[in-house]
Amino acid sequence: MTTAADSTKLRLEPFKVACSSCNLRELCLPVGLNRENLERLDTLVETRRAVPRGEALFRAGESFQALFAVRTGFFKTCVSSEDGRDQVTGFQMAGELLGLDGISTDNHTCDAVALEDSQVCVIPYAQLEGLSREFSELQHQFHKIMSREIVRDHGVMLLLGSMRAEERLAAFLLNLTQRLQARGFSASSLILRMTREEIGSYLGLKLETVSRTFSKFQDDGILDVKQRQIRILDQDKLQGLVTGSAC
Amino acid sequence: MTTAADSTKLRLEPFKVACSSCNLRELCLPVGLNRENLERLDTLVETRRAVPRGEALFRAGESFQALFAVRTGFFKTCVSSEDGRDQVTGFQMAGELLGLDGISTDNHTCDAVALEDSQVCVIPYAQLEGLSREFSELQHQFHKIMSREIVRDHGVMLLLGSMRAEERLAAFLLNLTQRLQARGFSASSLILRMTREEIGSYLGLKLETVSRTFSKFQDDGILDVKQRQIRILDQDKLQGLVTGSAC
DNA sequence: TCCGCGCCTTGATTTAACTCAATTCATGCC
DNA sequence: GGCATGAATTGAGTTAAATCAAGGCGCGGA
Repeated sequence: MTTAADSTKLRLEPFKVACSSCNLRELCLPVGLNRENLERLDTLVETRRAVPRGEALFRAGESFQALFAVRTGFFKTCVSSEDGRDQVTGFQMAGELLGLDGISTDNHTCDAVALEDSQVCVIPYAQLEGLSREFSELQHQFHKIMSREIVRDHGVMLLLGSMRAEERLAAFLLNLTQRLQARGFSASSLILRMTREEIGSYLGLKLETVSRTFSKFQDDGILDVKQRQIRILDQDKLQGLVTGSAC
Repeated sequence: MTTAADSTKLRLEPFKVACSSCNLRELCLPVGLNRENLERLDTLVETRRAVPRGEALFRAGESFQALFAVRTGFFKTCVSSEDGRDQVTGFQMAGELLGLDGISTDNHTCDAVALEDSQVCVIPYAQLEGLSREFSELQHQFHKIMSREIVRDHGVMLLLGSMRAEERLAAFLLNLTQRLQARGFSASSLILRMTREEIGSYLGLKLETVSRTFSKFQDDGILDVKQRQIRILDQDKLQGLVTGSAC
């Protein structure tokens, strides 16, 4: 159990942070920047923050000061309604940005919780706006990232609004493996960082339905499921479930 | 029936367009700009385009060149999956921006279709980026608009992922009336611009369910429903359905 | 005025997912 | 090593919404 003070305190790392030497620069904010501009970005991103598993990077209602880029680890974001309903709105892995929702009102509107011990780079937002007025490549990349988030959200709406349980889980797994593959991991084997309940919340399903659907995929020879360790045995069938070609 | 050529052709209006004298400037991109900056924005937004009811302002796959601000009328945006499933992702009214999804890949990723005869202001995107490097108020306002779209999308995910049919329709109606009220319309009386099927697509329900839920609200004395003419008789009960206080 | 066509409503029935409940499994801690 | 504890699985029964089907309403055009 950790205290609230723990979770809000900045944890500064002693070593120098540098986008220019970061192996995530092709996936993260620096995409498209040349060497000179990369070094200017280095002046912006000065600190890292460690977030232990289970703790919040930020919570809805807190004042928005900075964006965060996932350096290592894994996060979920979730919104809550007035009456306490919870909805996981996304899972974020290395190179992905957290906190974009906070720009609209200068307050965070969702919680970002680490699902494993994680590190994030802190991107002070006011400075990011300043620097992106100075060079258009950074400005453009930042706009692309925001727009991509909007497109991603529309995809989730499509999933929640019109897909059945099997299709939702298949789409979820394919999306995860694609993103993991872009980061150099296997396309067919993964370890889930989240519980069945968190998957269910994201997909608009109950945890039992998620579990049953995993079992069904196993029976059908599509997956090998051992708790959170997943191996994809039949990528085509999984893809077929999403695109509807396997009716 | 209109041809594809009709729907892609730009319709330029002869009269001068000016944000600085637009009565929507407190709801639209110009929020927060002083007179001088407003006039600089006028140089950007030079043309309007008329979109007749039923026609598309843009379609998924078309190249992205400009954002559009709804001047008059009403739009829906919808995404489609590979296998032809359709999902309405939003409804846009005066002062709201269309096309933000196009920034991510330089191609539109959804269709924007007018639900009544409409007019939009054309905001060439490259020029918007240029101008927002020149003054931070415009930059900041634009970022806020994108962020607000992300927050809105998260709200829709919550709705689709965890609410029941009655709650969804109640939330939808309250959202619509709030936005109409901000534009000077009645908070309790509205005319729906979309079909039951489009509402259903947006809310993740079938049109029959939408219709039945309208009828139930009528029976419960919450609404007066005459086809697309809706009168809200009991705002509190409607609100209670969303916040869960009326279980 | 009447007809035709979308759009909407309503009823009967089915079903996918939820709920409730009972085990089982994995993990970390005494 | 054994025993809590949280997570996951599985089964049985229920239900909200989908599906299938039949009419009704309202508006525009002949």
